[in-house]
Amino acid sequence: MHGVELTDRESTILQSVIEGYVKEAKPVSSSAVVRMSSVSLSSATVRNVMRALEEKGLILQPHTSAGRIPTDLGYRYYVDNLVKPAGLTPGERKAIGNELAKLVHCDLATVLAGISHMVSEASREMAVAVAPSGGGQVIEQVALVAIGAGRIMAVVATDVGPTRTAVLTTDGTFHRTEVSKAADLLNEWLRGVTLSEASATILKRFAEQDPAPDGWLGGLLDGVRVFLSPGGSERIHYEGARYIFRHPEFSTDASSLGEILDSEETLADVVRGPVRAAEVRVVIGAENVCSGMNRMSLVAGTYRIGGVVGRMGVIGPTRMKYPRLIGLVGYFSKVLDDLLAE
Amino acid sequence: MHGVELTDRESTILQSVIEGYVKEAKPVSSSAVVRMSSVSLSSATVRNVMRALEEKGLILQPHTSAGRIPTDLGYRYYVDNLVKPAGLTPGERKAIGNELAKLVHCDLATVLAGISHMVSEASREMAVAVAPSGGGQVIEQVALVAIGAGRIMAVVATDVGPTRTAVLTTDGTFHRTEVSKAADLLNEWLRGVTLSEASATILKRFAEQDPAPDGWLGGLLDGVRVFLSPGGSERIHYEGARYIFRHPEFSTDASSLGEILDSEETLADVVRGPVRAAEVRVVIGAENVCSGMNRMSLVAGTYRIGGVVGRMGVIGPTRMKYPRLIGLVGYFSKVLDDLLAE
DNA sequence: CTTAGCACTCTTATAAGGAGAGTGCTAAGG
DNA sequence: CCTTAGCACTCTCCTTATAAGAGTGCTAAG
Repeated sequence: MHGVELTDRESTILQSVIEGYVKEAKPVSSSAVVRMSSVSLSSATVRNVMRALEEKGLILQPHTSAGRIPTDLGYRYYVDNLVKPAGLTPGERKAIGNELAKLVHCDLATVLAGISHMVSEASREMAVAVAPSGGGQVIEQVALVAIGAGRIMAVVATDVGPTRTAVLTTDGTFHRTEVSKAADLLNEWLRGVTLSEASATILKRFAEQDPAPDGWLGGLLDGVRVFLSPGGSERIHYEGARYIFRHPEFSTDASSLGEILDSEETLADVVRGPVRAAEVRVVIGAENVCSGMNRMSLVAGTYRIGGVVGRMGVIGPTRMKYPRLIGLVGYFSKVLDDLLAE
Repeated sequence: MHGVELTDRESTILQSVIEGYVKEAKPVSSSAVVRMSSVSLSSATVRNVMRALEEKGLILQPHTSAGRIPTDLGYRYYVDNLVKPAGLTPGERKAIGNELAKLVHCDLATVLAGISHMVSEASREMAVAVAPSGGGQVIEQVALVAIGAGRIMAVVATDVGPTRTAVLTTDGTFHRTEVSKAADLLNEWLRGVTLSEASATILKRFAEQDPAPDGWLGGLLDGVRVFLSPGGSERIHYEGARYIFRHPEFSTDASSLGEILDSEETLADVVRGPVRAAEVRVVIGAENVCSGMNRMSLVAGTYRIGGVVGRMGVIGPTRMKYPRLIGLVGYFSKVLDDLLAE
């Protein structure tokens, strides 16, 4: 990733080109750079510098005799070396703090929806919130709650992340003590087991039982097993797809967007990527694993709220307002950590 | 809605125009009608009939000297009078039955995801599944489950539809009997109350208590109250957005799609509309309340699975395969009802 | 190293012309 | 009276030509 070294002047002009392009969505000419940047140079000199930047692969011309636009590499240098995350206004901070505090007691779906809503509103871009991937979570407790008429609710709590619940419908009737006994059995079997192993564990333990549980209990155990089997719905939520269509680069051809919105797994993977807590990660254009996103960028961070540790991110064109978005995602991360620490 | 009366010949030709347009996405000429429909008429005669259909507002010309395309009214007549829902192949039926049976024991999010996935796959269109709107549901049971380290999970089961869960973090420690006492209290207060009244009920009962609960219990009750306050996340899931982009009418300008995908409330309202159980409803183009959908159609039905009664629908361009989609949605409704009856 | 000047290139907008598709109309035939 | 063949007319779409404009690359002078 390293190896690109720029002089101060080159940096300044690269920054002007990028910020001009982000603002206007049109190739930036040498004279436009002179106009907007405070350097007192002639356009001819700027052209020479631009030529150097082009040779280093940071900007390019869409065609001969057009201005320059940034390449992915150009954005990368910009993000790594030139961007200063923008601070939020006091009003924004207050609004965000108030809204987030409300989410602390909500269930997972509401948290995901709330975070993606807030981030999207603040960024005017599409925002995504993802819960931690389920497989590795360790089961802490299984609870069965009779809710009348042959229906039992199963609740599985893990060390971190979302709890999973399901309503199981069983044949016949059962006594309260039977339910509590079944719960004890399941807890004995599953405590400390990861979610991804849970289904297999039940099968194995079930086979070891002598006599094999049957009838009501057998049905119940099997219901729990199915409900815990891998491949449950992805825990992800996004909002602000409308903003993507407002960008001129996607107003004409947005077909790649369909793939992204649809494949929740891909989307989750993209956002999940290797983000360390308290770090904001930026993935630019073709750096994305997902080919459908090779003209988009992602600004991602972590959030922690109400026992859930997950990822959130902003997705938009590579031509996005990096300082603002990096500042924003960072601020959300920080506030949520502070909330948790209280 | 009524008032349009067509002769047999007019019906046949309207059908040809619509089916030709659905297939080719291009205006249908009189000679094309002659070619595809089995009527043995000259193109000139067909032209005369088309003229009559145009005067009745069922078809129109995009411009002089072009073929005809159906209007919303034309599709309406077609759907009401000419469409025979297409049956599914035995292979499809079997696949759908197997898949659906797996969903019975899953939690709500998985059910919604599963149904929208299956409908989308089968229809090759965008599919939406919505859970019943939450406000009117009656609370049946509240359960509190201690999951260690000051964390308590609250679970609210309702007469129908999704259960809501949240993890509440409380200060200090508590004894198991205290938790069970708090649960008894909440059950006494809330059983039979609707979700939308729950929050207010807690506040009222709380004020009546003497002495007022405080400390640990007070915090817990307030946590439950916040978690039950209205405005939780919408319970909706869709899949297949990619299919919309494949339709030529949306490949260029898909901006209205952004609005639809984003506003989950609108989307839910659209799909929820007045559908009676076991009835498939079709909403065509500008018949949609939502202005962003005035060039799209919806085929909606109900589903019942694992205690959840909700709506599902297919969304695509008005130029959609109505016979196939109506047959498909109807079949899903029927199979799910049968599954429930078992 | 910087800069003014200028030729060159490429895009974009506008106009014009021709080909093709499909209709509406008219008049003849069953 | 309904149907149909024939034909002129209209509108879109594609291609080509031309002009204007923007912006660069290069060269030579400061």
